[in-house]
Amino acid sequence: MAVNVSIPKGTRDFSPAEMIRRKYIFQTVEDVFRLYGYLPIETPAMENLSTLTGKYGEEGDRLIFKILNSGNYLEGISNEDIQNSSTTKLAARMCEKALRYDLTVPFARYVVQNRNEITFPFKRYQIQPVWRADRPQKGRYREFYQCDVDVIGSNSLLNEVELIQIIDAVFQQLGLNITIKLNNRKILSGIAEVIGESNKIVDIVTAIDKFEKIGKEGVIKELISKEISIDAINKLIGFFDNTFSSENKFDNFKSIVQFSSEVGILGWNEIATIFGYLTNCNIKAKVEFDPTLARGLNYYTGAILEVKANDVAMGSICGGGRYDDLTGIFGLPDVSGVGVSFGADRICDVMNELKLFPENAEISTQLLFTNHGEAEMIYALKALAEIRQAGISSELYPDNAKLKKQFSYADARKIPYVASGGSTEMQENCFTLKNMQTGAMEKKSLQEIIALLKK
RNA sequence: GAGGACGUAGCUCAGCUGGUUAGAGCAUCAGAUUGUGGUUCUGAGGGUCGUGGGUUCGAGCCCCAUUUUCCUCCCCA
Repeated sequence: MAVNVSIPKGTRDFSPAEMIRRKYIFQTVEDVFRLYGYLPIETPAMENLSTLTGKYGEEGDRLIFKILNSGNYLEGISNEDIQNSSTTKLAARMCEKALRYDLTVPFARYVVQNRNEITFPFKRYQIQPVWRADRPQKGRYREFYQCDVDVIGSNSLLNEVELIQIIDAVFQQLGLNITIKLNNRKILSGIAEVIGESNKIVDIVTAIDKFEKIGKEGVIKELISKEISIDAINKLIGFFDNTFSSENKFDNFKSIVQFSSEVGILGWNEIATIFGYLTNCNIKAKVEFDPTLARGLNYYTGAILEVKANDVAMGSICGGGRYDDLTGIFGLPDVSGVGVSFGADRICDVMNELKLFPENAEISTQLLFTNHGEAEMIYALKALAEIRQAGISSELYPDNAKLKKQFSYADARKIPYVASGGSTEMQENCFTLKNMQTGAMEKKSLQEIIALLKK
C-alpha cells in the first residue's frame, strides 16, 4: 500500500460532488459574461518571470511561484554570486518562468503582443487558475480560480457601469446577497493632497483601508508609525469622522475634496456619473461609496470596486477597477482598461456556508439497468442505446453482481429509476421499472420508459 | 516573514491525576433476505495514537525537537 500521499499545501482535490458545484458557478459566470458580449481567451499557466515581477508590489513579488530552469539551473552562478546576491536576484537568474499570479497582467501582455489582431474596445473574459505562495487560511488558497472580465481600449464610464451590472447579474443568479463597494483612486489622491502628504499616498491609503478592521485608533497608530505629520493625521481623521457620521457619505465627501484638490473632485465626479447611470439599470445589489476602499494600488488609477457577501464573514469575493496604463509597462501606452475578477473558490465557500447550492445538482444518471447475466446484458444493451439516443442519461451496471449491490449503487448515486430485464421481462419484451423514491415497481415497455423520463 | 491552536480507524471524535488487550458513531464488507436499494437486526475487517528522541517500572496522556492542517497578522480572490 502506498502511504503518505498528499498534495502541496494550499492546493485541493475536488470530488465529483464538489466539481458539480464549482461547474455550476463557472457556468453561471460564463453565461453572464457572454450575455454582455465578452469573449473568452486563455493564456499559459506560466509566464516569463520578467513579465510578472514588479507588477504586484514588493509583497506580491515574494508571492510569485517561480519555476526552476530545466537542466543546470546553476550554470553561470558562482559561489560569490550565491553569497553576495539577494535571493530575488538569484531567483531571477535561476528561474526564467513563473506561474501566473493573476489574470490581469497576462491579459495586458496578451493585448500588447496581439495588438494588431485585436479590435478595440476589446471585451474579454478569462476563467483560469492562478497561484500565490501565500500562507493558506480561511478562504485563501495557493491555487485558486479567477474569473476575469475586462474591457480594454475605452475610457467610457459606461464600462464601469456594465461591470456592476454583470456583478449584480451573477450574484443574483447564484442567490447571494452582496454589497458592492465603490471608490476612486483619484479621491484617495485628493485626500492625500488635501492633507499635504501626497508623496505618502500608499502609506495613507493602506492605513485607511483598515479603518473597518482596526478602527480609528489603529489607523492613527499606523499613520504615526509611517511618519505622517500629526497635523495631517488630524485632518484626515476629521474627514472620516465627518463622513461616517453623515447621513449621506457621498454628498458629504464632496465638500472635503472640492475646494482644494482637482484630482479629488475629478474622482468624485466619476463616481457621481456612475451612480447616475446606475439608477437606470435596475440593480438589485446594494452599491455604496466607501472612501476607505483601497485595493491593488499598484495599477488602479480610477474606479476601485469590491464585492462582499452580506451574510457571511469572508474576504472579498470579487474585486477590480480601472487601470489607465497597464499595457504601458509592455510598451503600449495610453490604453485604458477596466475589469473585475470573481473569486470562484471563495464564492463556492460562501455558497456552501449558506447552503445555496441546488440539492439535486449531482444527479446525472436518470436510469440504471441492472445486470443479470450475459443474455440479459445484451437485452439491456440494446435498450440502452435507444434510450441514450432519446437523450436520457443512463447506464448499465457492469457486473453481474447481487441485486442488493446493484440497487445500493443506484441509491448511492441518487439515480431516480432502475430498470431490470430478466428472463420474464425478455419474454414479454419489457422491463420492470422501479421508482427509487417511492419504491413502486411496474412493468413497462421501453417506449413507455422513454416517454416517462423525457418529461 | 511573525504569532496561536491542532494531529487517535476511511470520516467525525472520546480516551480520567500516566496503569493491563486504545473505544464510539458514521462509512465499508458479509449475513438475516438466492429478482430489489434507502429503514431494522447480527457479525467482521480496519490503528507502529503525525514523526523522531527523552523522562518513567510503565507514555495516546508528561518534556524536547520536527512536520502537517487550521486560525490570526501582513496582503489579497
